Amino acid sequence: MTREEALRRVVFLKDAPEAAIAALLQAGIVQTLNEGEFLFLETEPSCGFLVVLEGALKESKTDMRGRELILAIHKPGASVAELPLFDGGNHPTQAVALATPTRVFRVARPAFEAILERHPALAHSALRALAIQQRKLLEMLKAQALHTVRSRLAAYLLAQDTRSFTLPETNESIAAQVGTVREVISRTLHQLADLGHIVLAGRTVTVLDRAALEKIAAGE
Amino acid sequence: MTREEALRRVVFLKDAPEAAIAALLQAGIVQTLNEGEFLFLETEPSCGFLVVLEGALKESKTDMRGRELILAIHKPGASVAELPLFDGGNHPTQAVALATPTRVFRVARPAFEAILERHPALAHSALRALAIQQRKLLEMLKAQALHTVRSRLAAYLLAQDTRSFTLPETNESIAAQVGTVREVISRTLHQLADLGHIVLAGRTVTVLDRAALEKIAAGE
DNA sequence: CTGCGTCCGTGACTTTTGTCATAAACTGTA
DNA sequence: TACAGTTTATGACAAAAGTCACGGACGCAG
Repeated sequence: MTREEALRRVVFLKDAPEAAIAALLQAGIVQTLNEGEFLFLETEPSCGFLVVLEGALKESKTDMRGRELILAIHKPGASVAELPLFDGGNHPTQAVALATPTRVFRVARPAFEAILERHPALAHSALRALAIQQRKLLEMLKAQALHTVRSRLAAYLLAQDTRSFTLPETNESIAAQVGTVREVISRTLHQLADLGHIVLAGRTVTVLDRAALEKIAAGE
Repeated sequence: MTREEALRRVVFLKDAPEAAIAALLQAGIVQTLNEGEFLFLETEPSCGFLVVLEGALKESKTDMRGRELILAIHKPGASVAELPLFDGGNHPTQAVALATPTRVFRVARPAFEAILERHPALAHSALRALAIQQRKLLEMLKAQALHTVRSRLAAYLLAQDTRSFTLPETNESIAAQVGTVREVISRTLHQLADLGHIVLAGRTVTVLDRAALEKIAAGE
């Protein structure tokens, strides 16, 4: 994906003026990471405006005892870590490359601020983008606080929105997104199969009873 | 609290131009609620820019089985429900008055949008405010996913930040903020007392070992 | 003082999650 | 094909959280 294509896909640049996009393209550089390399760590200061061009970035928070909570997996065309960019604070999460190579476009914060200043429309769409992102967080929070693992896993499966698919990640990674541990994912998956809602063939899942899954995902 | 005082306290109006504040004051009305009355419900469309003037508002999400998750309790000077205001979507939460009377200042969304348009600096500080709010959500999410009830309750106690205080809410309400149920709050409170970290005398809590609580709050 | 509604504390369970240990399956590569 | 490294599956537990039921404390209006 070229830098320009990627920028045009970013949510809050959708209806941005040409001049703003051009300015960003001007002001940024491309950085390449290998799988396992960190783009930034928690508590570091903002490393600017970031857009994934190729590969993938895992954004997560880690517990003292080593358990991880994955907040998002960013694919090409996604912008990452807007928070420290906008409020000037430190990174609340860490980000690591999931593929080799992972290429990222970056505009240093001062330069980004200047461009934001010059194009008020940008702030407007950034607001909308942040708000949308915050809705996702609210949903995750509700699910964590009020729903069971089974419910959250059902939601995860539904999010793949094909009737039949191969699990795209390891149980370990699914667990970190759903907020539990490896073993529980394994068991809950088999449990859903026993209930007759899905068929499990190796790593292939076929949804038999979408309605039932939806009911479970909504809180049983 | 007068309307003007309240507006000046709102986070993202801190360094707003006089003209913008004046325009908002012009455009808004005051609404009065009694305890238990809803200001808005989940899935309703935005009811505009809202600032609490007097009393308090509880913002929460509710589960199908009736369990509640309290996201915030807004006191005078707080603005409420910025999300639907900025992205045009529906309310992701519901809000109910906790006191009689609860007075709220409100500017309808179209009028607010127009003012936002005319004062680009507003969008800028709104961005900062949203970002800060999002950090809180991230912390809550991490605590829900990775910490125990004991840990979250410890954090709740520490947030009162006096050594000795009377629990300001019922166990029911604390439970809804911490993400559990009444009984567990009662037990965990007594458990913390048994461990010698706090003293419980009726509804009065005295923190004996702040360091220990902090360790627990950080994830044991 | 009495009665009523709300809240708190607790015992006795049940269910859900998490932990540990071990075995089997799978993958890429020499 | 054989091997090392990952990833799954699962039994056996342990711990954490949630449910139910009931008694009692507290505050307040009559």
